[in-house]
Amino acid sequence: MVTTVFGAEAGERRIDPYSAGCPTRRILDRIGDRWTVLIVGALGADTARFSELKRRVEGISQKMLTQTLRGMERDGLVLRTVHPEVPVRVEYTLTDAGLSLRAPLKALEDWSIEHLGSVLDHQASYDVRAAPEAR
Amino acid sequence: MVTTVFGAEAGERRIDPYSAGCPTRRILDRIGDRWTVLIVGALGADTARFSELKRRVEGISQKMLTQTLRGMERDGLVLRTVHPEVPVRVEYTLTDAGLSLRAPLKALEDWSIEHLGSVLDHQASYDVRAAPEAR
DNA sequence: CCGCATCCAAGAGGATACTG
DNA sequence: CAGTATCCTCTTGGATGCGG
Repeated sequence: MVTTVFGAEAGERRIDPYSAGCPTRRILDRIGDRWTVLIVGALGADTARFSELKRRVEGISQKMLTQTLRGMERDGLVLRTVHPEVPVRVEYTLTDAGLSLRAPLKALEDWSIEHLGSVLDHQASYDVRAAPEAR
Repeated sequence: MVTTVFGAEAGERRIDPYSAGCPTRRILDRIGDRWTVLIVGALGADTARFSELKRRVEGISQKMLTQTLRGMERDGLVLRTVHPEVPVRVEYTLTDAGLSLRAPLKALEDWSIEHLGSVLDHQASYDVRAAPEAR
């Protein structure tokens, strides 16, 4: 059984993120972490080696880059090619599945760009209202 | 300056998730956590009180529900209405901004449903290849 | 160059008990 | 009913050092 969260009228349904059959859980496991999203964005349609990716995704540690790329490879989102030279050269490319993720992620980014201002405004006024009496 | 991650040709650009101006960071801060996504889905177009939401979003603790709702209220995604009766009744509704999030999130869910099978297959074969010699 | 292993600090998040 | 406060555990993720 597949649990949809956003299909039709969502309100009436119970949502179990721990249900293995719930694809939403899968989305969140993979898309939920910032690095996967950023790597998809950083890779785009081209091929890049490890060190190049590390440079593009600013602030990522090598541990997280390795770990995230492994997860994406496991999920079939990214293709890893090892060129057995000395020193080793390893290249990463998005698979078709990985590429197809770009559209929905872009939709989220568009939403974000469109609403960023409004969100910041709300935050500011909320913080004023909830202020623990500035003194 | 606004940093786009998925606009046009992403590959060549450096991505700094820590840059305050990068909306992708904002998406991830809010959409990144599973609970926000699930609450948006659970609420949909209707109004629900706290306990009803807790029932719908299976597995969420009351602490996380409160905390996530507060964050969403602060961001202007959800409207919180307190009815000063005894006992108190508190109702939550998605704002227009919150409602508008449903479309991009649904796009992600659709992607997830479409690719779930392929992802599971990849995981299985990857795990076999990488198996530390079953013994 | 790529990446694994180890250690360690910080935060997320559950369980529980109490309040208006 | 709808939280707040406290405690405590488990995970996340950075830093560092080693190895093919």
